[in-house]
Amino acid sequence: MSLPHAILTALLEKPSSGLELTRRFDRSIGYFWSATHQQIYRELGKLERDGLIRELPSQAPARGQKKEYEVLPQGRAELVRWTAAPQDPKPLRDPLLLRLRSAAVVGVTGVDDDLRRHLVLHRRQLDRYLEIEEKDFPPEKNSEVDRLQHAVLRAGIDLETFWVRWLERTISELDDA
Amino acid sequence: MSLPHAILTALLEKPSSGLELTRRFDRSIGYFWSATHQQIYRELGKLERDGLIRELPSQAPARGQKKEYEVLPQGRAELVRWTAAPQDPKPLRDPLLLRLRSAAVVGVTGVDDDLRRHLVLHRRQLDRYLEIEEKDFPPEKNSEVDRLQHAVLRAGIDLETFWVRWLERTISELDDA
DNA sequence: TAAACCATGTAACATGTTACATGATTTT
DNA sequence: AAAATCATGTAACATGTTACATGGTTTA
Repeated sequence: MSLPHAILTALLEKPSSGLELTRRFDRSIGYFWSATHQQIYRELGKLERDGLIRELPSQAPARGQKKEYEVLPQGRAELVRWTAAPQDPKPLRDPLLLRLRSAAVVGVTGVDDDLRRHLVLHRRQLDRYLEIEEKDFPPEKNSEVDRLQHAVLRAGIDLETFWVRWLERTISELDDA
Repeated sequence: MSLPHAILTALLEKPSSGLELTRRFDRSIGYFWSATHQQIYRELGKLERDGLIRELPSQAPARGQKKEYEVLPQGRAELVRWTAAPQDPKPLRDPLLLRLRSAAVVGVTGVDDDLRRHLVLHRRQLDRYLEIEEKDFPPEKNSEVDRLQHAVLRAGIDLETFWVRWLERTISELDDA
């Protein structure tokens, strides 16, 4: 039950159309919650039916025409409720770790190459995050909003750092075989 | 498409019934791939229909009777194929980070308490992993299988360590407000 | 005017979650 | 004999993925 709340958050930050939301889910929001345009359109329909958002009056509603949405008071209330409600951490579920476990049974052929490929990808993502940090969070930006957004970005940075280090170590250990 | 391969791996390690698998998914395997008994029974049915596993002949097949499964050659071949095939890293999708982002919009009330609760849970999980490491991976266990399994456990340890540190820092920054 | 792109969607399916159902075995 | 536990499932629904459909606008 997180996608609707991701959309509500995004729409509160700035009223948008489905495609604009899709683009934002490819960039900033997508760094910790990804979604495709199909998911977004489906969810926008539900949120509108439930009275949490509404179409901004202005455009003629027709296929191929842009439709912008904004959050209604009920939507904001639901987001406040969800944000404050306790939630247990999700158990880890990672295909790469599963593949290593299965490699222990059927052999490592092929996995080792993919570890190296992942290492490249994670290094690239880490660099992207570090650039964003440098650009968007200079020391003087220190309001509560800044600190929260910076904490989220730092989670991304630290997670990518974990992957880079873990992959480096794991690759070098498999090479020693 | 990972659950069937998680089950194949588990069954290769040791032929089991649905409930036994469920228990193993609550412990060792569940540390990086969780699944409920409903998922497992549904998937066992599919794997059997597809000819990747079969019921061990011995028990009468009846409701309430234990059914043990073993992996067929076709199943092993599919697992080998899947293990070697490249797969992109899954994009991050974490509800807690999303909640921090929404807290930046609607206010932090409630989230802070839950951060503290998560910190306790992650510390506990980290301790569990460290105990397992001490017990199951003494320095002399150093075969390829050991090194692979140890690498997986170390990913768990490093990830929990990340959460503990990140939560400590984030909590203390929010308190400084 | 054809191709590329913008924008919104449908359909089918795979996966994951929650609640409930049912028979067999063990314990009190 | 009742209660607890073992063991296997069904049903309904929510969420996520992949492939395709369709109309409008811009650009070569």
